[in-house]
Amino acid sequence: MDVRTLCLGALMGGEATGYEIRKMFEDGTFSHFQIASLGSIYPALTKLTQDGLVTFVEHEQENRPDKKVYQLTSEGRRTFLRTLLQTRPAEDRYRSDILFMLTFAEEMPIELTEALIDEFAARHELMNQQIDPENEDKPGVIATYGRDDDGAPRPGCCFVAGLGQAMCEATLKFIRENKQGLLDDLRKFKSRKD
Amino acid sequence: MDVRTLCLGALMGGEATGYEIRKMFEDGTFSHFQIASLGSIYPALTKLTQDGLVTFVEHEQENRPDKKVYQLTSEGRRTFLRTLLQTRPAEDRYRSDILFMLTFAEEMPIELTEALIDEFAARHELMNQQIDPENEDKPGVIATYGRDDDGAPRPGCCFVAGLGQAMCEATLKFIRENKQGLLDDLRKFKSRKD
DNA sequence: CCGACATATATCGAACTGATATAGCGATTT
DNA sequence: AAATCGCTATATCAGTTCGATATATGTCGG
Repeated sequence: MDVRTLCLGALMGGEATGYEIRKMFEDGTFSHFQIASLGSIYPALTKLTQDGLVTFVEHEQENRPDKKVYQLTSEGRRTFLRTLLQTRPAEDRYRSDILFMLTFAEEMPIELTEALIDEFAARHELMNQQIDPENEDKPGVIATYGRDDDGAPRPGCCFVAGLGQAMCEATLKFIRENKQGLLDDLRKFKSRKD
Repeated sequence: MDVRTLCLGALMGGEATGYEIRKMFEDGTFSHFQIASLGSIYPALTKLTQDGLVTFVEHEQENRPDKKVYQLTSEGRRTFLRTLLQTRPAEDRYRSDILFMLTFAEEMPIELTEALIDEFAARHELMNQQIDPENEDKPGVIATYGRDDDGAPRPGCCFVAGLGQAMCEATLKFIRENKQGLLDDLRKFKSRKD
């Protein structure tokens, strides 16, 4: 699924600027299962405009760079829905430097191992809070999508958010239950080697 | 963490060909939390050879292309361990087309939603089996790393594998408990719109 | 007997990331 | 009071990586 399609999806929730779209992937609705950087979003929006799938209105702002507020055209909407029906989803891919590094726990000082695990836990704690669709401390605009006209979150988004939280909680639970055991094993492992 | 570093890590478990390294990321030890394709592995090995961090021996094979069996040099080993100590691990990133698509469940036929969820579950079921370090139906060479000389899996690998399994199981559990509810909600949602 | 799949290396275009540039405002730090 | 940092906002670009393709051949199932 390329960035162009991701942008169309982001705009399904209403109009947005390139900057706001990035926030949906950085902090917002899609943050825990898709990524897109500004360096790919802006060219994608330009291309989509050329292809007539989105349009934009330029809002001049005082003492600020102009805002380009993008919106789906009806053809853009149709194209996205067609893509949804026709695309075979690619494999999921999870990339974690921390887990890769922890694979080599035997080769590093125990303090580092513990720090890495704590960092991993902290990140998941944060993510768990960010996912929560009820958590409204984030500015309204960001979480626009996923909500109905009456403000109720939509079933699909709830399901995906719930799944994300279940994964976070399972991770945190596993760490609570196994961190100490790993550190003990590592100490044993190291003393055995001497 | 670039592919060069990943290759050094893969070779920490002993000698391997480029093809075997890819399998570690495709099917093997690292498959559920790191990815690297052949198109990046081969150039990385070439570069590492130039830099003196790995060496290779060419094994001629009858009726097969030559095998280049790579091995860490002592400097390669030192470099990798230094990287381990000095690197601030990058953010974890999880990328899932299926979850992205499910976000738009309201916009597609219920059968597709169900098919996507089932596909998601099936992939996690498979992954759960692949992770298991005790699962020995896969050829021995692949799972070389993560095992001690006496064949016992090492604590770091066990921890990471256990974490992966916990995540898989949480995912499967969530789907078991919430799939039907989502499909019901979607039906309600759709009938309300008429 | 043919197609599919596995072993094995190599290359290359297309896509994407991450950093940087520009520019002004507000908040916090020194 | 000055300096630094982070936020909004767009844009570009070098370097990295992916995914597809090429090459060559053996094995296995239908």
